[in-house]
Amino acid sequence: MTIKPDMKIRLDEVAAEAGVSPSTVSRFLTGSARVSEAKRKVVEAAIEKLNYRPNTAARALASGRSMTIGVLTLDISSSFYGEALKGIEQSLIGTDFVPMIVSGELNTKDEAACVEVLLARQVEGLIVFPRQLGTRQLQQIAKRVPLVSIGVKASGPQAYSMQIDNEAGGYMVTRHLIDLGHRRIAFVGGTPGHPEVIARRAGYKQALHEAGLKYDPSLDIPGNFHESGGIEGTERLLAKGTPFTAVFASNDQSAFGARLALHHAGLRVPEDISVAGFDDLPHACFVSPPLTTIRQPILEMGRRAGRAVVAMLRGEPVNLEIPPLELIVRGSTAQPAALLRHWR
Amino acid sequence: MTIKPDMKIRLDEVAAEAGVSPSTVSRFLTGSARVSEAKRKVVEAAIEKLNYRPNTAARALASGRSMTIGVLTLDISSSFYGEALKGIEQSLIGTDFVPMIVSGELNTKDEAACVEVLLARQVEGLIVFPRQLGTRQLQQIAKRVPLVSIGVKASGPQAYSMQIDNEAGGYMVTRHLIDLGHRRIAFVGGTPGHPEVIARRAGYKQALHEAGLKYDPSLDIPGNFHESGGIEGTERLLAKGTPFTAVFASNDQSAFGARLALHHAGLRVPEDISVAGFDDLPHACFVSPPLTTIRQPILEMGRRAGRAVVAMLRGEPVNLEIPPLELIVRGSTAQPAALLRHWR
DNA sequence: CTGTTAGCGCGTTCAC
DNA sequence: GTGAACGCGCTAACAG
Repeated sequence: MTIKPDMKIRLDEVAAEAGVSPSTVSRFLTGSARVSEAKRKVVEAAIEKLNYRPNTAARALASGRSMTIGVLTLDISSSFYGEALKGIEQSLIGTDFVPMIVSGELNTKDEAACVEVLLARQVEGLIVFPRQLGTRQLQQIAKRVPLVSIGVKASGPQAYSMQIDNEAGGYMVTRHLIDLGHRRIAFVGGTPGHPEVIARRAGYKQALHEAGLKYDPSLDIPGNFHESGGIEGTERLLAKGTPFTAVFASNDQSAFGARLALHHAGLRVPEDISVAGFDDLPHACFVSPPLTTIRQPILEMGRRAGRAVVAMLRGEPVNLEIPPLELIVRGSTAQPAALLRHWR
Repeated sequence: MTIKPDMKIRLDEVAAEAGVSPSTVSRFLTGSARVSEAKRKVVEAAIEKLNYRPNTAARALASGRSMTIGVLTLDISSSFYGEALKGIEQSLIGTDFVPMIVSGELNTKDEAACVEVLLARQVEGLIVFPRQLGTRQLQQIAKRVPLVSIGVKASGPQAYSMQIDNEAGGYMVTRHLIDLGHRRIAFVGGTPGHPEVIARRAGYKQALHEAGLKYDPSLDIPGNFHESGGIEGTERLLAKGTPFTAVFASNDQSAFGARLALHHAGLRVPEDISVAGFDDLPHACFVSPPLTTIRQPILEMGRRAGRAVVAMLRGEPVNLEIPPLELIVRGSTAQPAALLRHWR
């Protein structure tokens, strides 16, 4: 008999080959009931011989379980989300779940529509990095399927969220700069009004306040969480002529932009100006000089989010601890040695 | 009557609500046959009212079509693959296809297993970025489902591949450095034996040869396609004391590493040493100084790969042109002004 | 422990 | 143009 390894083999063909009933094969596959050693061997052999692979769609339909977990991100190309996705994938190894990732690219209109795409595909759980979706909508979604939100708050019987302590992070960075001797520290914000920016700024202000330094609005400039915002903001800052010796950018991308603007202005980092970011993107340690920043353990967060969803699905207890933020001091920050040299 | 928008509604419930048969609703949904204007309206209203979403699994089982395209990458967290994935997603907008992304994280063992995961999920097409998979295996897979391979060659009735001209890219970079006046150009390789490295090196040699410069093996050092390789390689190069005024790194990540090692050695880029890369990662233009590199239009490649798979699935003609490589000259390369200053 | 019987929700014949 | 009947490949509930 010729074996056609590339043909789609059905479960009942395996059963026929093994001389058992389809249910036995199914039971073997799902482990839903004990199968005698003898039959097990025959079935295994038949599966091997025919190179059988279960049809996931049929399985999902019959069992009501898709074994897939939906993941919603805004931008799959950012290494920030990439790390998170990696963590999620890692957390799913060994489980039978597979992630189904949908990013804003698929449906620019709105995240709710993306969620619907995922839900239509019968995802059993959801991990979301919301931008538009608010707490209320998340709770609503969580009524249909277990959900973990990263960033925006959500809670309920089937809803959890992970939020880092942005304020503490902002405080840590600013405190670090103050400890180095900086007194004029600029803050390059992210998207104005963004809750994370607000929190990070609050930490910045808090550290200034504690050190007896007063908050100077002229050193607080908006950005957009991208390099371009860091560049423009820093250029504007330099143009104003307001003296400063350090820049705390609200995220790493902004910090890279700030660093580039300083470079173009002929200012050295960290000799002339110190620069610090927030996130610790994978390449933050490889730029020159390596960036001082707050490590947001995004890989680990992805892992925990994945584990949490699986736990909910299994009815196991969920404990979604937030991994702590950490200040990573690298070469981009130093004492303000050439104090205000540029501004004289 | 109370509407429960969050309950799973079935097609036949919609039919009942609309007072038509399930088939009519189905026909409306799939567009497989004409439906009278009157019924269409009623059905639309019922769908709207009940907030009905078709069950993708059931649909896949009945029609034999999953409307999903499998994507296999090695490392979802790299911004290089991220861009490609973004392109793929973009290309699928407006089609009813959704990508299902699986990366090496899911199954470190081997790519073939990942492909099986995808195939078991009934993906209708496949886009792969192979690392282990060879041409022969790809052709084999392509017998089961239309396939586009990015990097490794594959061809056949259902198999296409996109390969950039690595040699031309290597030539362009080297030529650029030579034109600037460089004579001692180091080559920091990627993973030894990797076909892309070999091709890029060939271009490098070709350019040297054309310029009447002889290839110096002591300037050709291995790397690993990561920043670490660039760092170590460059450090070793500096330790050897062999003079050079420029570094051509086989990819951007290696270039960043090289740049960092130079930074640590107190060498300035580009004043002392020029650095060029290959890939044009999204952040290559935001490092300081911005990196001269070869733009690999990875986003566009992702788009074309996606379009090609869809075209195959629709029986439309596929034309998978390779977008051209482009030399992007930025601030990391310059004339060797301070010629060999360091080496005196 | 095993085989038999029913569906899962939908698309798709086939008649009307 | 429309409805009724059947089946996609598998799991689950039922007997034995």
